[in-house]
Amino acid sequence: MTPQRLAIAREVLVQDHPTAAEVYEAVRDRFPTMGLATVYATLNVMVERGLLRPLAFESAVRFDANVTPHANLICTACGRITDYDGCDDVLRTLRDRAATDAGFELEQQRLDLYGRCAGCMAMDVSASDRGQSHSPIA
Amino acid sequence: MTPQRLAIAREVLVQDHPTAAEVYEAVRDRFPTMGLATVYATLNVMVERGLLRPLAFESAVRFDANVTPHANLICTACGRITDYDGCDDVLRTLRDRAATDAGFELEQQRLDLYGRCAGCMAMDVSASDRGQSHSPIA
DNA sequence: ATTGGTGCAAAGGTTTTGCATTTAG
DNA sequence: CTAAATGCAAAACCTTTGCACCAAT
Repeated sequence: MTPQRLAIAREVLVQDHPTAAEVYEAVRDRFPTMGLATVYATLNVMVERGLLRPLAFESAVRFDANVTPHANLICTACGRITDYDGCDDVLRTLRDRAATDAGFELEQQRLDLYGRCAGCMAMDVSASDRGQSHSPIA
Repeated sequence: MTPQRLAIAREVLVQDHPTAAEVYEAVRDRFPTMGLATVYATLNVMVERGLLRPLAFESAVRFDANVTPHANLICTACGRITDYDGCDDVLRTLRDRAATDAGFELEQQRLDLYGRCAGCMAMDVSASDRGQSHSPIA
């Protein structure tokens, strides 16, 4: 455990669901000598140890500090990714059903819900000319 | 609509959930002069027109010819991806719940179920030394 | 001393871009 | 004829690898 690793871990927790490059940019301020390769190495170690979950999107891989089963609410307008935990029972249902219907033994799942978050929907009604920030999500 | 495009479309339907490179390898036999760039261009056009859905995994982007809401059963042993349609009601539940709980207007969803398919589970009990094909999935 | 982390540069792989040529409608 | 598709090469990106150096036990 080094200061660099701590800084990287901190950024993953502080930032929403950052990419490696976003973590790199953030820690660069405090550790100007650190290279991108170190960030990748550290993130990969954390993934192997089960502390982080990599989420591949079309534009980039993002890292989720929430490794428990949950859904990701992904706003197609602002790009923000929010964890949503109100679907444990649904995920359990899927597990049972996959086993019964397809003989599939479920180990893990990923559930991404794409749409418009409450904030962006509010902006739509108040100002339709509001520039919607380009979504970082594919 | 050109013969090349037809061949590419055919491959996406015939193969499970191929990557661009896999489609390229397959059409190469009948169109030896075709380049990878053409395959990418064609696949992107099909995605824009809503005929195909890109599924980003850590190792590659795969293309799904099933654009209706469904789950993907992804075997962590053999890597096969199977569409699973037995969860329409569950997806509808999620849509309603996301709207109620988080004010989130759901437009689209992606549901990936990772685990072991029936075939690979059968192999486990019969021969534990059976070489499990390396999963093409991250 | 040995293990592991860091930093740098280079390599590998995937996807996109630019442009000239060919083809379809 | 006009617009679009193709093929090729090069570029842009993201991620990994190799290796030397440094730090910690």
